[in-house]
Amino acid sequence: MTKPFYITTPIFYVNAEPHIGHTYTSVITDTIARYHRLAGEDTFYLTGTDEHGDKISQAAEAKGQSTQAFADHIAGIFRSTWDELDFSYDRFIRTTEPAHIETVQHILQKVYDAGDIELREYSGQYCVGCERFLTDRDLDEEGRCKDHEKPPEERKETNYFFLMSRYTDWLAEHIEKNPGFIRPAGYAKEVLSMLRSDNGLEDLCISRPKERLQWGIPLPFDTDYVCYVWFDALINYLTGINYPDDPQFEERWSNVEHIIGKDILKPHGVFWPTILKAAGLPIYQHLNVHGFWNVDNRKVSKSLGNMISPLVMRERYGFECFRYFLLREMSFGRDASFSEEALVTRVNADLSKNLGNLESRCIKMLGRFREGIVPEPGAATELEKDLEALVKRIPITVDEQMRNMEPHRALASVFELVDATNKYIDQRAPWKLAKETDNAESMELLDKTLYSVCEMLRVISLLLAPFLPETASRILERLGLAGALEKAVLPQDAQAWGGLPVGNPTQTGDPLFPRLEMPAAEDAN
RNA sequence: GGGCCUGUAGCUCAGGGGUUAGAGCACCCGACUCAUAAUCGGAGCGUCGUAGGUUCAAAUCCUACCAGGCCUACCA
Repeated sequence: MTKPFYITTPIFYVNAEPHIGHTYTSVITDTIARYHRLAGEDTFYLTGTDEHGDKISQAAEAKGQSTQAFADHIAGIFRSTWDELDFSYDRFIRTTEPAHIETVQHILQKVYDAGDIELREYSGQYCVGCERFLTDRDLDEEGRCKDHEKPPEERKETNYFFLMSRYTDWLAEHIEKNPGFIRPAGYAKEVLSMLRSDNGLEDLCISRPKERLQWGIPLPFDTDYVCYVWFDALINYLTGINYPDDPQFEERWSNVEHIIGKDILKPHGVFWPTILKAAGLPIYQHLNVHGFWNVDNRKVSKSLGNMISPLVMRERYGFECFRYFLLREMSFGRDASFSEEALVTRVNADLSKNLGNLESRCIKMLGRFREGIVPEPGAATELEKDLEALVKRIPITVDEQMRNMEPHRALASVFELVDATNKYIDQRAPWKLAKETDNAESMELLDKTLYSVCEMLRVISLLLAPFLPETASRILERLGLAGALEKAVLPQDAQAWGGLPVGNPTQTGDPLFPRLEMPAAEDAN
């Protein structure tokens, strides 16, 4: 029985179409999932859409559609986009699914029975136009609603509250005792400061009266209310692996990794563990938090119109190029800048000039000098031993980096192999050896060299597969190793020097990464 | 107000108590010509935000300050 591995993206809110942020989250998750599959783990990758809440019903109304039709439409766009991009998710969950509604109600009932949910009356400043209670920040100097310029009315309402504050100390202690529980570490500190802020942790309002909101899941213990936001959204991670009935649920759940953007740190870092605790379930392994992409030095936002569509990027540059840029350019956890110029520069340098050209020169030389047949390597000399040592070491490093959620560093490690191979070729100068056809020693050295570079390509392809799956299989195919990825196990198969069979027929092909053109400078408007 | 993060080469950023501070891009010189005018070698480039402190030793730890960003407030 192989080790289970469960990884999730957040469910994406269906108020916008997929942009660079959603895409980055999914690219990271897909890459990590692919790595664990290649490591022989029983991997399950969950993604989906969050479809409840008044924003959705309002957006639907604005478009003159039924809420369900609107949600179906946007959810469909997400799903088809992810399919187009070949993300390897195992389930696409929607919060409007009956199975999910059932799970949410099950958990709500459980927490309610445990005494951690209670009905409270509170009063506040309610704006009829907004259909919600306002905070001080929503008010202007004269105490009026900023949007409607009308004074709010004092209104009382009863709602259900999750008694989250009970778990403050428990959670703080857990975070302190488990370094890496929330990572990178800066975000764990951030959560600790939320727990210890002056106000402390407040209880969480989890309902809305039905007269104010209908588009939601009814509370099982009081059908005059629907569940509001976080219980609904977070519990998808349980529904996704068929809580509670699936026989594999427990094992999967004990190996879950959540990937999120830093904007939803609080719900995932605070609400979610406390909900799980209250429901009597174990909490997640790791919360992995990534930063934001700044586009043209600005935050991505709908109003600026600077959202980057993954499908447009794919059409313009090829999706693996875009994907590579996202993975390589952002240090996981930190913010990064996106521009098409930077993408073109990075892709040309790393993928065209280094990797692509390496593949091209290796396979073409083999074709030219040895009719494309992988030759006998013979005994290793110092240079080959250096390569072998690198091949022993790098896959382990990559493995550690992937498990520490540092894909950008793992990718840099893989490229150490590419650089070493380019350098090795220059040291050996096989094109010179090839001319010395009557020198047996040179011929032997040429064989050794050609074997070694192709073997390096094999290793590089295996390690690259989670990042650039299509490129990896293309290279392997050209090495006469089609289908190798289905059998490969990382890191050991990448470490095993000599995995490329002697006598294997190879074939040349078009450049993997033709040089990209710089985008035409756009007008400043 | 409270909290967090960032400030390192012209640009984008790694690194994070210990030999002369790193990479890529850009620029310069050289080598090579198998390859996508790719590759390899070499050179230059920095008071590691500022001022103090701890230490045998600080870009790295501590304090204060300056600058930018973020969270605190449901955009990945």
